[in-house]
Amino acid sequence: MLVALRSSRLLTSHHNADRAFRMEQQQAIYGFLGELQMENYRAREEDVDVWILRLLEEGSVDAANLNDCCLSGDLPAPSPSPDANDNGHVGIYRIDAELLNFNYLTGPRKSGPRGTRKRRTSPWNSMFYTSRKNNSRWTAKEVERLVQGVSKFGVGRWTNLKQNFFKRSIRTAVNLKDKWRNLLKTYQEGSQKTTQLHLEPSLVERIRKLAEKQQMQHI
DNA sequence: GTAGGGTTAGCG
DNA sequence: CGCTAACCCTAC
Repeated sequence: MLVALRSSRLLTSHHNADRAFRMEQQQAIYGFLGELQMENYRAREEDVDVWILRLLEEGSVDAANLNDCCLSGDLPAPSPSPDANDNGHVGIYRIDAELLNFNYLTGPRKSGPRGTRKRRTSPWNSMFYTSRKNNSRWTAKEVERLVQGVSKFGVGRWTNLKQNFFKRSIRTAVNLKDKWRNLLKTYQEGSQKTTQLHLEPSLVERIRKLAEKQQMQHI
């Protein structure tokens, strides 16, 4: 699935009056990305390829896989304080009206793994919504990154892991911890849980190995 | 900041 | 209605 996303730098100056609007824009694009992620899961397991044609005017990202960037680190996450970044690398983008008419969204839903949870209203209905919280399911790529992180830092170093492997991802340290717990529940020896996300056998094997190690240390 | 119990969306 | 994954709550 390929989606072209056109965006441009919104504002260069930094007026107080613009700030709320900028924040809204910022949230809107992340809401949009959340929707993409959801569609991704509805459609299939692979990641959506999102191409960004023009990002910040300074051109920090060119033709990047936005979905992966956003979830796994290379795109700036929404900044909690708009004052924090004046260097042009704040994640503020303009959404063109035609974005709302992406036809892949109007097509028929495919069967497959269930979609992401959606507690908040879709940005397609209301242009802006408040947060990316509670919206996104983990991709296999993210799980792989998590497993890499756990094998490097060990279990329990979630903040460390967050800073090194999920720096600008939407995932918080707590999210990482919870996901690891879920992975153990699902893939640990003897578990008969049915999985929703199909991981590479080698990745599952790595999870099992780490789980074993973790148990040994725990006793 | 982390561990671990609790809560809930989304689906069969 | 039950289950799972993602997320929340909060003691420590």
